[in-house]
Amino acid sequence: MKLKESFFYTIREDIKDEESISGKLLVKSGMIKKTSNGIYMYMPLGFQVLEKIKKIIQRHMNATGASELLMPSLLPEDVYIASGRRDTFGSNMFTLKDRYNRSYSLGPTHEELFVEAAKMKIKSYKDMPFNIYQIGNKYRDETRPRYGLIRVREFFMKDAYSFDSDLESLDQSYQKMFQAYKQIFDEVGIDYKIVTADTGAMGGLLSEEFQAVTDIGEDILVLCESCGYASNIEVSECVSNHVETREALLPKELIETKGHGTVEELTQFLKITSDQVVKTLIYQAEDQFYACLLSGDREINELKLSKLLGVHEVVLADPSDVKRITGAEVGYAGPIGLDIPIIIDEDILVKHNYLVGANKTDYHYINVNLSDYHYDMVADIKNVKEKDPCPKCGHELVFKKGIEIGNTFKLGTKYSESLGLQYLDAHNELHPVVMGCYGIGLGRILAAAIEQNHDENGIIWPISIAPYQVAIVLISDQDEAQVSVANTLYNDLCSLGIDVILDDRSERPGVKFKDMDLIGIPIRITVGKKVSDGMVEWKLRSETEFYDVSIDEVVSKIQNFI
RNA sequence: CGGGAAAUGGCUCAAUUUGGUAGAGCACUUGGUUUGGGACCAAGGGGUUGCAGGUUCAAAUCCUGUUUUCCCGACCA
Repeated sequence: MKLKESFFYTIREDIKDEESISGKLLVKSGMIKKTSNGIYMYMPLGFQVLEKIKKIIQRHMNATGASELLMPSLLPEDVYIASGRRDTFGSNMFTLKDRYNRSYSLGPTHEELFVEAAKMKIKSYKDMPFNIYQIGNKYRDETRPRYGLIRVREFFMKDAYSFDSDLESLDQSYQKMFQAYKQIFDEVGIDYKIVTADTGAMGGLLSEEFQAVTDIGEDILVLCESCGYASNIEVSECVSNHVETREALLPKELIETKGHGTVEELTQFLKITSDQVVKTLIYQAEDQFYACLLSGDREINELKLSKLLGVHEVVLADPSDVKRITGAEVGYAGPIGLDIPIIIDEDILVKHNYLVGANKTDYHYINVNLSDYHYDMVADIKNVKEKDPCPKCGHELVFKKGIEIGNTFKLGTKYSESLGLQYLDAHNELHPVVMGCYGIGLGRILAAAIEQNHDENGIIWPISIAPYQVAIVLISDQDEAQVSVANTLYNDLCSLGIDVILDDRSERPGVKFKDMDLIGIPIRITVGKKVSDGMVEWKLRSETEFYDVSIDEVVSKIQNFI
């Protein structure tokens, strides 16, 4: 690309509309532009990066034998009703009516359609296994789009689906995808972790996430550096290491705690530690209310709770409901005398003499023990904390934040059963097909790569996904010798299939250097005064040093580097 | 959906408190001087201040409503 006659622009000022580093840099460097909340245009440079990522994914997917196809984005709403997912997605799904008042959705994911496609081929066990995939748009009406390309409402996703006759065969198909995913993320140059996760709206048997490690990640990764245990906090098992030291059980006592409803206020007011407090959270699951007891130094894990109760979601009860159920303002709920089901966290079993709400505004009980109240269930309903013991080996756990850039699922027969995808086995009996599905967010790779690779001057692209591998900076477009050397070099590199930018604009050198730094081109060749000595200058974006290279050698040096 | 902030030439912001002809820097156009890390001088063009009402002799400024964007939270493959 020659800049002088291209659609190329950068922005000098800071970007007001974006907070994340990747969002700011992507907009500043002219790669994307926001159209509306959570929806972006990909400008030529951003599109180029997207294409690079796409090609890497296609190459690795095709190498596994998967076949690429393309699905529509506009789908009749009926397909989601049939699979039972219309309700699962709820208002996260964009819906619209056509001129005959029929309902359509913009596809948030495509399991249903891929099942329909698979029906065209699958009749017998001999028709499997196979894997089909697409790279296309997904639409999700997120409650809160944010962080530039990381959480958006329209995005590019590679989604693949495997079809097998049994679980053993699924294991093999799954492993093939899993290995391909590792190769893809290694090649795009992202620092990532693989964690076990919840199967969520997909349903199924197993979910593993590929998480790019960055500070702005929305997921918490729970890692053990000793045994390699890695899981998303939403499903991380807690192994209690709570040791009770106050042995003698004391009789409970009502105390006044006026205006101190939160754990933090209570610990300051009474000069106690947060693990001496047991908090009582009132949750609503469908139409039933539950009281959940857990140590004051712990967070509840709503996913664990909803799985325990066998419901799709749980929500913290409304303050008015809390008041009706407990007879007290929020902050003073406790288990004593409460007549809704009570769920206690495992830790509570070994705790002695703790503080709970008295179900009376401005009062708590101290020295409460298990014998003081009834409970209905005991379960692990809390999040792990950093330094908790690893559930596998007992070593201290470490937390990191991650952006989910890929996810692999063993779906099992969930969709084939609800949508009637069956095959005949060797004994002429019908069985549901066993499926897997595998997603990669292309825009998130782009954003995560920037979050992990940038400096104060801009983006530092990994060379595998850089929009261009080489930038030739022509210092003076008035100097015939420089122009000639730059053009020759440009043509030579182009004919070798190398992606190269020639900055032939009539700008001052400083402007060109700043721009090439901002857009993050890995190799910079400066064509300036030294062409009269047969030299040009070599500099890598990731390093500060630069040095002269003879014009004759520069092409082979670039080839070797790439 | 709850809480907070904001919306003024293409971009970043000022003027709003205390109502009185809408301003700067960057960008752009023209001319000149420059030319290895976002140049300088001069002369220009470009805004019915998000939208809709209201108060007033007079509204960017005050009031009401509304839309959009950002942040925190809830939500979320």
